[in-house]
Amino acid sequence: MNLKELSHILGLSQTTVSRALNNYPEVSEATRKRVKEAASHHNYSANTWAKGLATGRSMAIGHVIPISTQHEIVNPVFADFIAGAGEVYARNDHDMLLSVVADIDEESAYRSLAAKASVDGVIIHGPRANDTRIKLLRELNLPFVVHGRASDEHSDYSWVDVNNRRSFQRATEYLLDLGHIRIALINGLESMDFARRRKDGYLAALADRNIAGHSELLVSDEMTEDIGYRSVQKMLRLTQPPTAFLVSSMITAIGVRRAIGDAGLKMGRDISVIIHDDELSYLRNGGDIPIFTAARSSVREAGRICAQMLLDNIAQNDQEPRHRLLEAEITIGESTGPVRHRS
Amino acid sequence: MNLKELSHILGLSQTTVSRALNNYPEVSEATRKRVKEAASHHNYSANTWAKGLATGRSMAIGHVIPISTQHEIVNPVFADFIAGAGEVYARNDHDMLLSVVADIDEESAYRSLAAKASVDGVIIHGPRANDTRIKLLRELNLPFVVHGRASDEHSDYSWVDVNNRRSFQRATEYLLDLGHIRIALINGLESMDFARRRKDGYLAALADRNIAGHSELLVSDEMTEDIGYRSVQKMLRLTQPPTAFLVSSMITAIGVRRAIGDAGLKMGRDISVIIHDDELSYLRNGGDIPIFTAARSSVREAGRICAQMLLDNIAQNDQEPRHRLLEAEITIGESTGPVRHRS
DNA sequence: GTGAAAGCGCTAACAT
DNA sequence: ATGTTAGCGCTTTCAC
Repeated sequence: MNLKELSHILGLSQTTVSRALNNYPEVSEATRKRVKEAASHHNYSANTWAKGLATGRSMAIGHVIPISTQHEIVNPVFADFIAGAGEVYARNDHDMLLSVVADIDEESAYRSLAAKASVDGVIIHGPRANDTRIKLLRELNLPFVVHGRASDEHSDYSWVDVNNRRSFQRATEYLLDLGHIRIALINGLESMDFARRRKDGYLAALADRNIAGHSELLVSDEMTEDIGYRSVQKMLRLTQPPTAFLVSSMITAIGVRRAIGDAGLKMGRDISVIIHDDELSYLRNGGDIPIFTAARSSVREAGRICAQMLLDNIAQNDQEPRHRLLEAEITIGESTGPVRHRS
Repeated sequence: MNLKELSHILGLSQTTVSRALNNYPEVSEATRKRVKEAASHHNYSANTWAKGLATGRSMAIGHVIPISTQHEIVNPVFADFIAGAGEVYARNDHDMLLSVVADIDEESAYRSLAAKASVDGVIIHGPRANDTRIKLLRELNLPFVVHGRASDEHSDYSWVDVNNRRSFQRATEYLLDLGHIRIALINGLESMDFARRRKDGYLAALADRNIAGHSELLVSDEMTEDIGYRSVQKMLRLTQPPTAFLVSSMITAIGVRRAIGDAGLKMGRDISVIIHDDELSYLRNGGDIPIFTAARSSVREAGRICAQMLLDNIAQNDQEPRHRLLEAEITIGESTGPVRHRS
């Protein structure tokens, strides 16, 4: 079914039918109703390609997912983020175009997206310090919104980010309130913007209570199970071991739990642990998870907001940068509470 | 830069330039070379919409991701699968169109994809028994490949699946070889096809050694941390507790580990655990993970194969169903080995 | 309020 | 081996 056929059935011109379906004001309500009913009855939708060609707009947003050539992993954040963004696109009749590229080819992926005019805008994931993609997209005149921030605070592009600093500050304060003094932070690599901010929050909370940060209680490394395991093992052997752990990643946390268990300690009784579960928010689903406290910020919601911001930018055709800093949602697990400072 | 401009620069007709770029045989090699160089120099790519309209082919594949209206979760399998499929599309100049829809609207999503002619084919995720989508897509005449199988064995559509049965049979055999007799299976809901197959494999391995399956050692439930925790706790209180666990999901496994730790037992010393990590294959990245054995089957590879199969189906324009059963890759962790049957 | 016709950028059938 | 032309299905002027 195409426009020609449909308009023929209705005894109207293609123009009128098109106008009726696209909510042009000049068509009479009676006609519009009749047209819309016929369209849905015959399961008509405008051909994407013809429409894109005629309007010059693609009604599609691109997401470029770089796959590291070294790690064979996909950042699990993407799945949730994409889900949120997808919801918004669906509501606004937009399509989502996903390009999976080796991280080396990322730039050419954007160039090609622009040249083929296949998307109206893109979302940038995982910004790096001095990100070249930002300059490129400006050159290509392709609207974009960044999920996360590149390190420089005062940059003039649109972004959506989670307040990592405050989230870790609050988590640390919570542990301090329980009486803990020796609190360890198992963090990600500080080349990642969010890890730096998390550390800042942690240190700020300690500083507020005049507690010095101890370098032996601070790990900044890849977020793997193995690192989590070794780090905790090493720390528990200190003459003054930590009584609480703040863990930046769910994955690392698996190792942390294992090391604690192997040491014969029990979380929530002998030791406090707070895990930031940003990366694996789907875990929430598992009924009550009594043993830990999670500072979670809903990646999915970030996806929604990012997508909406981009659509707004495109619709209003302004390049006015917008920013949105999301406060992390904090959930305290049952048995983190009772733990007391042990020394 | 469009075709008109480019051909003007080159002093050639649009036709010739188009033919040169699309590798038509009749154009001379000298011309082709000149054209391709000019194209890449001016960063020309054919406009997707015009091309799609003219050819009637979209060069795009759709993935419909249903988001459960009850659980606020995204199946983590998708991320890896999508990554694999995306690689194949990139190699073959195809785009990937992602539609995130509430699971109720799934059918209309397919209808709309077909009506708008926006994709050449689709991948179906997570097939259910008597899946209505299959019938629908045939009606719509939209090529598709299914990731997984609906329960009926002899169905006449293309699919790619992992040999879940054999994978769990082998894992069980491995534990039996270690001397274990009381082996527990923490499985997913048996309404899911893969869970049923996994159970079959487990029971087959036991039957081969004339060991009766004990219902108290078999859990079929949602794959959450909480269920893992409770199930193991309950089983360890049995008069004849299991000496080994076979766990169907990484998420459940988190609870399993916790329960084992809480009971004062140590994995790899007091008890054997094999975890199927299909869902979270990115965990592999964490250096050596010494404590458990993983039967993993590389979802990413499944994505590649699925995508390739679909592209082949489309290219050859045959609806001949193809099938591919992937053998799961089995990795034995260091310290699973030493464990012996304890009773 | 409705219709006729041009044109978006490309490919493909039909020349030559 | 290259060029001419029609047309893919839609939107959008312009005319009524």
